[in-house]
Amino acid sequence: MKRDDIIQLIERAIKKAQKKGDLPKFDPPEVVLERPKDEGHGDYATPVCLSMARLARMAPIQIAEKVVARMEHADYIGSVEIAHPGFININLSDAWVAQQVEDILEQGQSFGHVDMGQGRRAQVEYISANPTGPLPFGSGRNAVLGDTLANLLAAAGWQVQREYYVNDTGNQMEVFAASLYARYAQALGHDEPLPENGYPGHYLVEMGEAVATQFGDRFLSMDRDEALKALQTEGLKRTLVGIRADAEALGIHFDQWKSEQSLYDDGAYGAVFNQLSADGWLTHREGAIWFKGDRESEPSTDTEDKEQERERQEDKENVVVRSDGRPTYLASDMAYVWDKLARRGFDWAIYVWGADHHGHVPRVKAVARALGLDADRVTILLYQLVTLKRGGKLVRMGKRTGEMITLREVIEEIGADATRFMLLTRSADSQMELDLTLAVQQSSENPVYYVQYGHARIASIFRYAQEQGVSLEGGDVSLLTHPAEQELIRQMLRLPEIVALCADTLGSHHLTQYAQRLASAFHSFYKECRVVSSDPAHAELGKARLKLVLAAKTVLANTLHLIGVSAPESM
RNA sequence: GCCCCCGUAGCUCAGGGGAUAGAGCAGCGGUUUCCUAAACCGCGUGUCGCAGGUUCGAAUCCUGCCGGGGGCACCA
Repeated sequence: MKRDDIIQLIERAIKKAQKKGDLPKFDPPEVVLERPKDEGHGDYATPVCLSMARLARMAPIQIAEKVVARMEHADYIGSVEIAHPGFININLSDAWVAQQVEDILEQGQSFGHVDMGQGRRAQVEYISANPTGPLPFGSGRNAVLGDTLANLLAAAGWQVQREYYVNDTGNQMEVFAASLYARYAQALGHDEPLPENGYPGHYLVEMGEAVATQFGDRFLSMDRDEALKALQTEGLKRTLVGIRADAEALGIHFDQWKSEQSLYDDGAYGAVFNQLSADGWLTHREGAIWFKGDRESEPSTDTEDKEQERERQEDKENVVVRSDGRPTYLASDMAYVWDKLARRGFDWAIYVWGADHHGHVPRVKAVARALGLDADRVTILLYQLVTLKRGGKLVRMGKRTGEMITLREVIEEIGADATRFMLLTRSADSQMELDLTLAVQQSSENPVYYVQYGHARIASIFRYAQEQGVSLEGGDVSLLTHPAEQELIRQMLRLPEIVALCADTLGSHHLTQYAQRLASAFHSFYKECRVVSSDPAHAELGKARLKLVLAAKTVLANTLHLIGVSAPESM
């Protein structure tokens, strides 16, 4: 990325100016290089001279003059300007920019990739909704954030594993089995009531019927506990088939479906329990076993930052094993975090959780620390919940209420591409409101189509070019000097920076913002610059422009693929 | 009571401590003798919730308050 080169260029200039005595000696601050909001301020700008003013005891403008005077010449720099009150504004050279078209074409699908991960292994675990029914719409945000983040980290040089954590044990599974039992018995004509707190959803009625059709009254004739166990297994199998299909409807494919129960079966839980017990992190009280997250004997370290300290202090004791001997979800989480970091050795474990689980974040980190693992290797990405409305009226969500909007319903109403894009345009920190009525109405005006349309238009240009017998062979990209051409290339060149920004902040929404800006630059170009023309005088420029739009098509496609939506050849 | 997120244009929301706070939608007006009008071009004074503080510089960081949402189980 040229961005990094420019930062180094400025850093060297500052050091050189100090060495030569233009500037006094002091530890130079970090060079922040930003993309100015105002295009008139260049492609890049740095306020570094402003922050050096006090250290140097000089006016920022004068510092900037000294620094700029010591900057080495580079072919990619067009102009360097000093602006009040002391900014250094840097423009890329038009010739260099034009030349990048060849570079983008050469990089093809890998254009936009950066090497931040350096091959380290990251796991993104997302959705992980309880396997008790179809994915609710609320899981859609989780799905899209997690999947896009996985795409982004892969593009940022991480080796990424995508995982769905299957909560196939615990309370909710028992309720699920009991609910299925009731629906199954009902399907066979028995008067079996749905248990209290049972799942009222219609999908279980259907599942009960399907099970009855396949197995007859087999489960009614066996011992009830045995039947519940068998129905839990059977129901889980069916639910997972549905969830897998729901995820695939959004283009999501997991590398692994990790069973919670397996953590108990394969000894992970036992090992973790023994270690924590031996190290004094567990205590017995009131017949239960508790995890002490705030053990006094653990001194705060100098390296512990405020946030960590607060996390540690706030974390109270939590039950790991109930007085009846059954483990809680925390027991599973302990085994799971160990499984991720220690046993499977991921360098970075990312969990995607709804904000309603934010209280558990300190817990998981505390467990990691108690196990002697670096809690910084755990990142929990929280997203605020989506409020669903229909015609301005609030739609209550949740599996226990009758009215539950499924992710599948929304996808069928507004399409997978629009669903993904829409859920991705807002920052995860922002709670969003979605009116289904409005979303259906507006789906045809969804910005995703604006971006896809750009891709389709380019495909169309190539179809026409072929018809006219025009090719890009021998095109000379140095002819690309028109402002609209330059602007388009400059936008294309930003993709690696956007990927880096997203990977750095885990904020995938920058990607959709960028996609729209990129498409906008293309559409403007398209309006102003003819690509394929019958005018013979236009032939050379036409070849160059064909190269340009092919590069633009590549960048649009790469961006769309990161977002996880299709890049259509026609619309 | 404690904890987390949000409060920016009519609506939905961007805004990585910097220069005149932006986009989409909605609204008004204009653009098509050859590559898709799902497009392009033009039109925007908003107490950046309020009050302090830090800083050369705050929508952005800190503190308090107000408002909205969520969480504080031997549920997950």
